[in-house]
Amino acid sequence: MTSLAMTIEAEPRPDPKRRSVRSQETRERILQAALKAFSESGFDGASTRQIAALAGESQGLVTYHFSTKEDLWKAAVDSLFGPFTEELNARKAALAEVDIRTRLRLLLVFFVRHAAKHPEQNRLMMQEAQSETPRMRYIAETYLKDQYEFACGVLREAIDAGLLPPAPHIHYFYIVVGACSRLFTATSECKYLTGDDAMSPAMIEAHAEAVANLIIR
Amino acid sequence: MTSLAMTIEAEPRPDPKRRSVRSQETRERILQAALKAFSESGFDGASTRQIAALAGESQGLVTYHFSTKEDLWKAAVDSLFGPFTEELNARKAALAEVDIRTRLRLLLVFFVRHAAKHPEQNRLMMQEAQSETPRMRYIAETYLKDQYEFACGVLREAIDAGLLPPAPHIHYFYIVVGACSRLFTATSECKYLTGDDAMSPAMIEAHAEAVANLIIR
DNA sequence: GAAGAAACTTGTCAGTTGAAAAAGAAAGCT
DNA sequence: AGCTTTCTTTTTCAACTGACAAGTTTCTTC
Repeated sequence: MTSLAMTIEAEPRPDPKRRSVRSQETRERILQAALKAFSESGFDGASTRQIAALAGESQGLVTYHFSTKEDLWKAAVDSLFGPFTEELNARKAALAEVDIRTRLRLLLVFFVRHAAKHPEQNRLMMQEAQSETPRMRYIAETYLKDQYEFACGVLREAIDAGLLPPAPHIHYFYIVVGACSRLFTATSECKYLTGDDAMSPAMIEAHAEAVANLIIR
Repeated sequence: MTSLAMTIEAEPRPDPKRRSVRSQETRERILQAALKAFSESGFDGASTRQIAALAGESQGLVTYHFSTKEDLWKAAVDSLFGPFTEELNARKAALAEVDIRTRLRLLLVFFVRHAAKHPEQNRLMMQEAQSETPRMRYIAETYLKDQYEFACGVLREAIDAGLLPPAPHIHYFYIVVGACSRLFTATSECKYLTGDDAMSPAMIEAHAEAVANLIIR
């Protein structure tokens, strides 16, 4: 029954405008800590105590705000994917009239910048994407399906215009996702390998350029 | 003192040829189970009991063959990266005289096929690459540094020959790694999204084609 | 074929896990 | 002012964690 939506907050968080203020801030702090912990250690690897400590709060408070660990995970995912979906929709609208060549380029730059700004999003997805967990299904159903369909539309246009060699969309989808994000999900490795800080603005822009120039010739 | 090599097996596994046979098989079974568990759940998320159960053995046997969890992790990584390094060196030698265009193409196809055959390798790396753990340092120092230098050589040639638009090698490295492997580290997600089996031979070859045709125009 | 070493099982240990319950502190409302 | 609701800390619990220490079985070797 609660398999899909789960948006109905059961008992805690009674009236979103009563009290709030300070409570809302600690809730946000816990959410950020959860995002960091889940993306780094995975769902099983992260502990609610570790998350609470990271947020400077007690473990009991975590189960007060988000009843179960799974609910906390969902709230964290929503806080990340929600704004992204909105931003992407805004981009879509803004670029609707632009020719496919520059539209594709701008979208690629947008994806690279986003992957750098929110590396937790890709890490979170990778943690779940490999096995058939209910969490993977939640992300795919709630957020990914729309994004994939949008990507397919753009890809079809690009291929028709001769910008890309013909190939099934699914391959381009994962090629682009991997090419845009991998650097920023391996920042420590990159630092150790080359000494470069993958998160520096210069590096982010250079990566966006490299990806766009490689894909669009 | 043991920070780097750790190849000296301390007390168990006394004489590699005494007894062996059956023991070697169970050891291998535990190693395979560890690979699966570590790559899926990360180092903290995977438990030695879970690994033992997956291998059909008792938890005590795991600590008998590999004294600590960390030693087990290292043995699992070595069993995966060791053969890969050998295979890569063989490829290097075989392709030394080939022109850069076909050499780059064959290497890309090789990487895609390998990423599909051993998805645990990329998953394992992703689990550690994001934070400064001793495990990340072990992989980077023991295996990745050489591979990165080799890649840089090939990339330099390709850029000089006008095959790729000029850009710092580090970007191409992570673009290629991400493009070749992402699909195979997200097989469940792919299945759920499109219904396709990413691990089918046809899909693997199609992905290799798509990657090669996109990068080499 | 007996002795001994290697492989394997079982039981136990302190420490950690997620969840819940109890009790206290802080704020809103009338 | 008092009273209620929300927020927070502390305590508790069974289940699980990695490591170790006993055991028992299985094989090798003389």
